[in-house]
Amino acid sequence: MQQQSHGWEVITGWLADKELKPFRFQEDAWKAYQQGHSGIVNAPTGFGKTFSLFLGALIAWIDAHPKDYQRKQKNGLQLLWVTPLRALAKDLGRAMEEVILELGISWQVGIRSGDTPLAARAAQKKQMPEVLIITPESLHLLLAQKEYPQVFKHLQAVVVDEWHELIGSKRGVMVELALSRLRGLLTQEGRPPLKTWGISATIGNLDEALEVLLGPYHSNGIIIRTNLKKNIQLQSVIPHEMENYPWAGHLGTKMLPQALPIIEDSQTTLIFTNTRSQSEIWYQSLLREEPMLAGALALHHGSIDMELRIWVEEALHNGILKAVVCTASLDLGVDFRPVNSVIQVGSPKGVARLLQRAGRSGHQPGAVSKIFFLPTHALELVEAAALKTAMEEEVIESRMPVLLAYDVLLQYLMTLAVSDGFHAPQIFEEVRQTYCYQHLTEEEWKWILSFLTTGGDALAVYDEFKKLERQGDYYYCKSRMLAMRHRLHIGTIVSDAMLKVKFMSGGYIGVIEEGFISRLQPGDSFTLAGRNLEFVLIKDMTVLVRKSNAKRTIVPSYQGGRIPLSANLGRMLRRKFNEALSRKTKDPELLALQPLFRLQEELSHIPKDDELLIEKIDTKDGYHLFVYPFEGRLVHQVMAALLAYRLSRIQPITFSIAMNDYGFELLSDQPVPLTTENAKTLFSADNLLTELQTSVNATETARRKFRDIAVIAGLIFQGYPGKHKANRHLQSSSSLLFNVFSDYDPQNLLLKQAFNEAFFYEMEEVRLRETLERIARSSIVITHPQKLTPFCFPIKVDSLRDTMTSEKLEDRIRKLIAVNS
DNA sequence: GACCTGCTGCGGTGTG
Repeated sequence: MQQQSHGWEVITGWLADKELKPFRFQEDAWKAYQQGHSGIVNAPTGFGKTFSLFLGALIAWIDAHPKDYQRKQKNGLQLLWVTPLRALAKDLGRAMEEVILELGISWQVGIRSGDTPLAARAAQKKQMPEVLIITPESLHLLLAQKEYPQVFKHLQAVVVDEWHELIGSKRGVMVELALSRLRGLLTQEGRPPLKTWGISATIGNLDEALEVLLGPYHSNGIIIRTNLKKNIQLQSVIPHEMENYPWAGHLGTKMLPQALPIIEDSQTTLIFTNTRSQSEIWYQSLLREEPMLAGALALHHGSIDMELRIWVEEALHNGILKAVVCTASLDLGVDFRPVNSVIQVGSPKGVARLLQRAGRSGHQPGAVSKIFFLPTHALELVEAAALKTAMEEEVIESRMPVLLAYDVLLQYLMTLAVSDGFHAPQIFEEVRQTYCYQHLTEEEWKWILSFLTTGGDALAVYDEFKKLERQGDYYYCKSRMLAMRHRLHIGTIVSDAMLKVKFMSGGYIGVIEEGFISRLQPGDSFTLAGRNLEFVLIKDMTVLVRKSNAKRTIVPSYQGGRIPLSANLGRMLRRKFNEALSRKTKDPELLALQPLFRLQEELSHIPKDDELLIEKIDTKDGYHLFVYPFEGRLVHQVMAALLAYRLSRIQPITFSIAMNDYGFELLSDQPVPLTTENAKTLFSADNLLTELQTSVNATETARRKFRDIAVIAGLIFQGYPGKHKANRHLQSSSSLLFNVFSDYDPQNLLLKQAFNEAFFYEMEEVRLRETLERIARSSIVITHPQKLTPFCFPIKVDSLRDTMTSEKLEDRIRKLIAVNS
């Protein structure tokens, strides 16, 4: 047995006094920290991952200062605690302060983020606390300060909280870059290596998450997991009248009466919905159905004013609310102890998201997390059965790290340039130590430096794009105006322009999209934050409203992201259909769906997981072709376009396209030339990339992606805070840049990135290829139902339509030939 | 005949 250290004794003694018995994995984490390792701690929520690492830091501190660890003195910044949410910082800070106070350790905790008061930030400038809780953005703001290395002179460790949340995004890249600089600083100054720890929920690629955190060349990284399992129960709420349950739809308000008993039986319930408008509708409908809930029911989503949201969070904490209807805005965060049940309305689209939400209830070790699943249409019950099995088998999604994000790199270099300037060879080395930029070539690096100094081939004539000056290997930003503008723009979250909504009498309610309000006339009523509001006028980019007594109001919809069904869930879903008609199935969801399955089998077929079902149906609308890969709407959208293109090469034919997460439809006014003989060829993965480029309008998708890239890279100034430029301006200037680069600087890396992102994120190219390969191994079943089937109905209902005509295609092909010859 | 779509997250005009 290894001799325990002094710090170890102090901490275990303190815990024993409080009658707290640490988990084995917590002790493992302390030990690993103390021994100078870096790594990731992985355990279910509510098991004290955070606590264990913080205690590890304290043990290390006591060990280093055994005699005077309690002496009041200023020690400088020792520990950086990175969190993705400002809201987490406050709670965490409070908890840490408590421990420090009780142990009498000479440490102070500070918070650094946009919502810390100016005075606190000014004080930090003079004297940093020993522990600083910070967001990735604020960390980069620290790097943008003059003489920033001073700040980190005593830094020993960085802990990244909720690393699974950051890893798949450009915010994660910001963390990678900041870590590379901090490691570089410590090495330059000959100090012991930086300890880096991540705290993560379970994801499919935890090993990769470790590599991203520590860089691909790390050697001392370890993953500390617990074998303790969280007990999670998923219970589907089966519609009382299955026969009348809709085949399509997404709101699920039909199930509302069956949600009420759950709410009544629990102390506090969180009701998760998929969209903001859906949460508004549920809130209103619940109050209508059960007026007794007035005052005990609240609403929480991303477009509701921060102050109102904070009020709801506090009220939840204090246990005065019976239920809260919310979106993903309450996925993470504050430890809502009083929550004892969770209702998920509609598909969560992925296993990880379901686990995350279930974990909001029973948030202590040993407690059971219970989540009720409320289907919004019949087939969603199959998803519920699939989710249950996926949870049992722990099939959890991976979060793919972002690679070669040139925009974030440009921003980072500008950050370093406006502080002390940077030594290019040194920074190049550091940057290449990160996972994101490990394959950055010297050529690309040169392009990036020259882009920052000259504006590149296309923008060389405009002075405002000559941002940096070069002296030997050093690069600086001398312009104070550019430096100030840059500090205002640090970060990778690019939001759409939203208008604030405010009562005439004062008081903010939330935000709303420009496009929505432009369709309203003064006097019209709409709903926001659960209130009925009458639109009065727009003044200074603010929508002024008064209370409305109107019976009918419009619920605004927002142009949000569209999360596709995850690959894991899709796979599980296909598997579930194997059991659909089997007498052996025990899943209550599948049993309830028997009548629907029988109808589907009678009219058409239920595909097994090694089959691809295609339905050909003729109606007065035309000739329909329905295909069911169950791979999420993004893959379906591209597959539909690809198939339409390939069919149109057999004979000129025009299609309209519709899709959902289960499948897609091609509709034409002439018979579709797809047969048992040519089906496999039509779904082949051969020539995928070339045919994708002709069938899908990749340029348009890339153009949309380019907008965010241009903002992050600092090419578009979004205006000063408070005086937001209208979205139109943003859109047009980014579109202009896109054109200019396409015409005069086709080698532009940002342009290349836009296309990469379009293929990777908007078309899920990798998943598409895998799907086509799977289809090649499957048998294709073509049926000819006499009328619409339960499977195709939801797609038919989907209003989103793309049209593509072979005429247009011919034009494109002609152009292509002209360019080539 | 069956249908009201589309999440979250951060930063903040300044050094004598």
